[in-house]
Amino acid sequence: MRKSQVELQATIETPDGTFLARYSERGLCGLAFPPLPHRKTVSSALPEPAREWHRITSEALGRALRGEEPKRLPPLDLSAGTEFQQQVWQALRKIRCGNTCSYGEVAGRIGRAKAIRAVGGACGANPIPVLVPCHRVLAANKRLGGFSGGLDWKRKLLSREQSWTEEG
DNA sequence: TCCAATATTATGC
DNA sequence: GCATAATATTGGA
Repeated sequence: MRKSQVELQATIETPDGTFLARYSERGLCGLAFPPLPHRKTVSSALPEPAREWHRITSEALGRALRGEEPKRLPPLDLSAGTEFQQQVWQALRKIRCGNTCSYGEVAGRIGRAKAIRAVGGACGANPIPVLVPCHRVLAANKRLGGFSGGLDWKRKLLSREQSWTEEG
């Protein structure tokens, strides 16, 4: 697996806190949940291509946090992951808003029906949560599995999409 | 190359 | 519910 080199980073302010987006030459390559480190980069300091991506990312993130499908997405640079992981992430992007998927189903979609455990690992390695809807992946009995940025986020996001309730 | 870890799942108690 | 075995993939020694 190749090492991803981060070119730029900029913050995105949302009602839920300030996110940190990272951009490579190809596009958005990372997204971090709040809380953030003290230092932050201003979006106006970005070069032209990244600045455009950042604008799109901000809007897309804002919509995603509201439980709506982003109207437009910036180019995503997923080259940081292995081929298997990229397949998983592509499968995740196909999950519509308001829908959920089990780890086993995601595994089946990419032709690795038995790679359930590995799918979980790939989701955990997802560098762009929310925009790549890793939070819409649940365990077999529709229970919450885990989440990189904290299980609380997964619960909150699904709740806003009305895809999941505590009751089940 | 081998070993341990994992955001799972199925089974048995 | 909880413990255990089986499974695929990854990363480090």
